[in-house]
Amino acid sequence: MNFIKNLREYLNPQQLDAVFDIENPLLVIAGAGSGKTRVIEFKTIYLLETGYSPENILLLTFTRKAAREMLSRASSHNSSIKKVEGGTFHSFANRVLRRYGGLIGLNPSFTIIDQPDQEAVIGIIIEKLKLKDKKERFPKKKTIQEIISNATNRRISIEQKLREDYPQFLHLKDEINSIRREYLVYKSEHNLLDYDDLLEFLIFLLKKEEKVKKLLSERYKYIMVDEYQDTNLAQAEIIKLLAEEHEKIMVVGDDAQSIYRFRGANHENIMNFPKIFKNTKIIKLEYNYRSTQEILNLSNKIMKTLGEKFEKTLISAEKRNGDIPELLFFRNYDEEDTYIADHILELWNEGEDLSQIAVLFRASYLSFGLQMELDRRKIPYEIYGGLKYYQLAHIKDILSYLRVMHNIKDGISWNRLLELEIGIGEKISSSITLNIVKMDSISEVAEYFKKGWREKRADLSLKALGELFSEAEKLKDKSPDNLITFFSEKRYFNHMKFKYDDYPKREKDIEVLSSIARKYRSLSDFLADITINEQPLIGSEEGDKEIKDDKVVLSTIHSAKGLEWKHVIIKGLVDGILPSSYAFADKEAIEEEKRLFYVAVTRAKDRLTLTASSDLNKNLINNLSPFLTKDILEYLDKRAIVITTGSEFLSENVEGPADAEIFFNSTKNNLHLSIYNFSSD
DNA sequence: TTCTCAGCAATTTTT
DNA sequence: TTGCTGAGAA
Repeated sequence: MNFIKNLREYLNPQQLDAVFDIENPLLVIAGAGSGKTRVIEFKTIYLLETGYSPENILLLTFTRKAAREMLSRASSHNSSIKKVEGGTFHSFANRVLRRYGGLIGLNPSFTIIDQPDQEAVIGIIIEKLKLKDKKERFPKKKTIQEIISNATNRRISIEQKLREDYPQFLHLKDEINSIRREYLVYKSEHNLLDYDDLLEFLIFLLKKEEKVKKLLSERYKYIMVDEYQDTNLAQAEIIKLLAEEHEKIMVVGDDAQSIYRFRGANHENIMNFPKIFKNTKIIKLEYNYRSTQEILNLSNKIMKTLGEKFEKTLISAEKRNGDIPELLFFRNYDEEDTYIADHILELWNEGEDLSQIAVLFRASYLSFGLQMELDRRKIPYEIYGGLKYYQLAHIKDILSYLRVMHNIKDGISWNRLLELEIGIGEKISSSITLNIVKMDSISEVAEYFKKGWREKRADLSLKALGELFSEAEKLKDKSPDNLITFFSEKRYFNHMKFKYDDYPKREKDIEVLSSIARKYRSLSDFLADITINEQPLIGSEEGDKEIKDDKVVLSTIHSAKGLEWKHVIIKGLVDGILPSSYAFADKEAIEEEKRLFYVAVTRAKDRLTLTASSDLNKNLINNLSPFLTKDILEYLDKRAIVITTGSEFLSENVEGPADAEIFFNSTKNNLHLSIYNFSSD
């Protein structure tokens, strides 16, 4: 209780309001760095002090990382916070559906399929429906998957989606609709759920089974949602269904940080919240506890250019001052990366922890060059975002064995592991899979395999698989890591040796997978977790000590959301990268890119560096990002514009507000420099 | 029917 | 750098 009394010293009046009001539905508009994590943290403690038990509190966040960080931070004050129910919408839906899905006819051993799996299913369907006409270009399976998923997420028709983003395929709307229907059938026949299904089935369950809805809203007496601006319509509906009974709910969000539109996030959810919950109280948090005033000035300048609705201005709560953010422009990517590595070493020499430094970028491939540079200099780093560990081909291969053990109707995984075998390709594999789907047990499948195949090469492979699965049957109830060891040693390592030159490296990845699997007792939990919860590509799961190691963070801007570092470097501030050229055609998409820039800038606590380069190596000339408007450029410190010619090093220092019009307009030593026209913006 | 290889293209963000 | 397609060999 003492702790609660002292809260007034920790929090400002708006934050206190958000913590202590547990009667009204709350919409907290929290500017970047305004201490919303603290609010959620202290509110949880307050709820516990006023008689809620941890099981009665549900905390939904957007990413697993955010949930974990929040719970671990808060649990240093109060250990029962660890028992608070929390996670992403998808993992919550997974838990509920495993338990109650039977009521709506769902087999609880369903398998969750990720995007590449979804694409594979769609590939099978395109093949089956014979839609590919040689004369005409048919959209790629990846494109079809995107169209279907996006239409589902935004609750719009295929036709509307095509009209917006793929007008060239509009005449195929009937074909795509029939693919969508077939896709639904395939998933239900094979007991598969994709990410969107998790949410849609949960909604269906809550709507159809009144008693489940009642049960859940009695169980979760207080609900908190973080990053509300990134929820889509389905997620907003889930919130409504869970909380409409008691209206004990707080959602926290910042419309300026909405960056998941491509996935169906609807920033209007924030605007609509007060309409769903009539007594909503809106609280704005505008005091920033993270950044220096100089960084906030830049953030506010960017925010001014956003077409957002909730007006706010960030004010540094602690009146901290620091350096004005700097902008550096380089001749090519290599020089940009070299400088960044130099800069990191410089900070390190000044005594800074590497873990306090982050490099942020728009797309993960932009970090490849930098990774090489850091490797060369032996600077340890860690990567957030980008390719996920479980999406590596060999990881997916080995997981497919486990997946069929868990869900015998998982045709995607049967296809995958069958096609690894010599002599079995697409055709044979799909006709085998067609038969397996009708079977009920692994031993039945094993017997079927042992009967063999009419062609010799396929016959040998299939019989061996029959033996393999007969044996595997006996391991069914052992923990998942036993199965990984079994399948890799008995069969998969041979395929891998044959298929990949970098066999030893991949073998290590599988060892890591096995050590992750050791923490799980049930196969079902393990497989669900690995699909729903992100796993980093690099950096092993050796527990906390590994994570605390001093490493620079390389992160996509998306994955940096909600995190903060003392020193932040944003690279690639070039037209076509930020904003991405994919966004050019669409005004809304450009807005989102701008918000992305805003998110990136507001990650920095003390020092912010922006870099860009004109790629003269490939004779491409990049223009500076149009987000660096004249107003912003005049504010930035452009003190070191580095220009090199061969081995010769020329440094052109532009002090103070530069004359933007002629900023880089010169031809020196035959080095062609870009001309930037700022007035066009 | 499967496998292999050459040629060519494209290359975001996440659950 | 990988990923896909089409052609031709096994």
